Amino acid sequence: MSATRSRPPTITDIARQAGVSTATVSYVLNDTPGTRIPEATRRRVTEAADDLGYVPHASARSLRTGRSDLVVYAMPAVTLGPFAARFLAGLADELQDRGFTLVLHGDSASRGVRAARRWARLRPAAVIAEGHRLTDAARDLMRRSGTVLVALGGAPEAGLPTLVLDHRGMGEAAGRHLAGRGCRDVAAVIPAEPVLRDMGEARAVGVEEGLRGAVEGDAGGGQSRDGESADGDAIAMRRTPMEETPEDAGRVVREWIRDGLPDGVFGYNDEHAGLLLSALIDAGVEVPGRVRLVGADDLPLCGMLRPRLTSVGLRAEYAPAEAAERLLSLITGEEGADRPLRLWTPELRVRASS
Amino acid sequence: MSATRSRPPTITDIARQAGVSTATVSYVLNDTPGTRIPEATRRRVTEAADDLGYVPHASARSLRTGRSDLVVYAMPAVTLGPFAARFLAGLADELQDRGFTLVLHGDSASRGVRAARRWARLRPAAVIAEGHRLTDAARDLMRRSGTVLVALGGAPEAGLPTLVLDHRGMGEAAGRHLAGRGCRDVAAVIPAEPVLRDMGEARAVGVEEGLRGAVEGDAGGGQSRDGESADGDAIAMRRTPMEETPEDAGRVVREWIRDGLPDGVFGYNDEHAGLLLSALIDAGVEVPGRVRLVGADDLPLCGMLRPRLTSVGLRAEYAPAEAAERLLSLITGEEGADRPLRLWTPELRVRASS
DNA sequence: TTGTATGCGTTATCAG
DNA sequence: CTGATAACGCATACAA
Repeated sequence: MSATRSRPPTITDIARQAGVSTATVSYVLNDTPGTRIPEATRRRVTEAADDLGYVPHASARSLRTGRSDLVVYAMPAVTLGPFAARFLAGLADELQDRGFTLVLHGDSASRGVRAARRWARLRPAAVIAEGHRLTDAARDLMRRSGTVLVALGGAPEAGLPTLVLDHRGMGEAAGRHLAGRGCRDVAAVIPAEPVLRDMGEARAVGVEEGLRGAVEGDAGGGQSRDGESADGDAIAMRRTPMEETPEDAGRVVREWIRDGLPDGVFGYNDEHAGLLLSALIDAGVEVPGRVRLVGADDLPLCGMLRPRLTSVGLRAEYAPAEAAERLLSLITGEEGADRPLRLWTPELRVRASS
Repeated sequence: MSATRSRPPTITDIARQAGVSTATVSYVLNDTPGTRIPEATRRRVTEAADDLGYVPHASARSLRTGRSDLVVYAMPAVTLGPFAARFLAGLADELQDRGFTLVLHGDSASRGVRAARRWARLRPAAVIAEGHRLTDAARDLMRRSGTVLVALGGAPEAGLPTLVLDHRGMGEAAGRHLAGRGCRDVAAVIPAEPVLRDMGEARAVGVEEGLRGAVEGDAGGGQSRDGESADGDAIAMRRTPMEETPEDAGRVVREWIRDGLPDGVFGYNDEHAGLLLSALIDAGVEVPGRVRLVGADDLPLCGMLRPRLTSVGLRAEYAPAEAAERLLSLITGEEGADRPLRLWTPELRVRASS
């Protein structure tokens, strides 16, 4: 190793040491197609690079090429749950393998051009952001800087490839299940936290459709609780707002008891459902005897609770690799931008609570 | 808004449109100290910039200044848990507020110079990485490129500011608690997964010290179970490897029953502890009557289990802001690199399981 | 107060 | 096949 330098070595330093020009160095180091460099020269260059401890300067490269290898993930305002965390970690890994670097952009409050300007400074190869933050002006801005835009949301965004988290489908699976078990009076919990409301509503709508679909598909012949027959009437569903705290779960259960207990509950996610389960048990309500309960996300937590929690999850194991692959084909322009990217398919895991 | 251009506008475009030089544009846009630009000129420039939809080019700037506004977080190989996820999301936000951008670097397998070269390409302002990945050569490389290095680990890394996650301290709090409740035969669970082993061992060592410390501090007078007196002997502690699956939790419990049940268990974290609790209940073992159980991380899950799970957590609420602040003072050179950054203090939350 | 000129590290376009 | 050399967009020392 040569003497410690005050500044990192550049290809100019390598060129000098190897006795060639900077162009040759660039060719060798990048394996530039359409150039045939003799093995001898090639070795001299790589050895000089190793010797000097050369590290390419990403900014210089992207200034020249006009594009960086950065992929911006604009973090949603939602608290990063276990599901999203796993996806993100996986995505970072997969992108790295493909020569890209994931950037976590944190100003979840801003949207539109204001947000887009922040992203555009990096001249990233792609930006992944919630659909509702991508106003027309924002899309224009990103398009002008040549950045691939990917929307994030519960449903495909018109004109953009979308990472679809199928909230409606999750609710539907849960609703169908509850109806199939004979539930006639279902409560869908919706988080009180504003940033989660939309997701909660999407899941609730799904539950409604699942309930209706199950009744229609049944044609009056499904199994039912207490010997009542499913008569084809639409099943009642109420929406119940709830904060993610033990205290509020207690309040919800007390009000249910006062106003009439539902016979089926969709808990929005496993944490809400777990808190409800806790409160129901404390109140002496039998689960699933009196109230059937279904959560969502299928966290490990479900297997630890007593009774175990039935949950509808989205299998995230392979999602990051798929997402990275699709992102790349979008970046390299091999693929149109229209097709939505439905990464996850809802999958019900039935356990003891329902 | 002017016509759509094929390439994003530059300060040269602004200068032309405003009828000034690029230097003036730069002065105005950056509020460069030591320059007095009349309000009239200033307005012409900002208006032109707005009109053209100007977005500064981060790479060009960092090439010129030699420094980028990127902070690299080299992701540990460990699965991103809820705790780390919250910290990361918070850090991204805080850094953004201060003009920096968080980069999630995903090649958790590589270390040493190999990893350092990947980081160095971005010429980041700072790199946060696990201490064991920072070999001397790697540190040298980063230092030469003028990057602030911050270690991540269970204990302060010599010569580097360290984000300390006090695993030993967590174990100690748990051990002290168990000893105080009269436990004499404690099992510390250590995750079987290789990347978690070190953390598990650190927490186990802490448990050992906690047990010993409690006995010594007690001087034979502490409360104890079944009327036995704490006689000052060191309390026995065994290490129990376990995978994070219901099946393996079952195996562990069966072996405990066969070889003699411990009277106290530290479950490594809440998920391991929850699985163990589940298995213990299934096996008909009374908790905490026969076995006292303590988890770690203090997840919401703890309040949902029955019995509720005692847990030792690290309060992470304010950590991101503190970390960002310290990082900044390190970057700007206002502060020496020696002082460790102990962000989290272990804190026991006693619930019904122990 | 403002303009001119230069260089940051790379890649790409040309000649040779 | 390889070597000069001109951009890329920006910041700044220096000149006017």
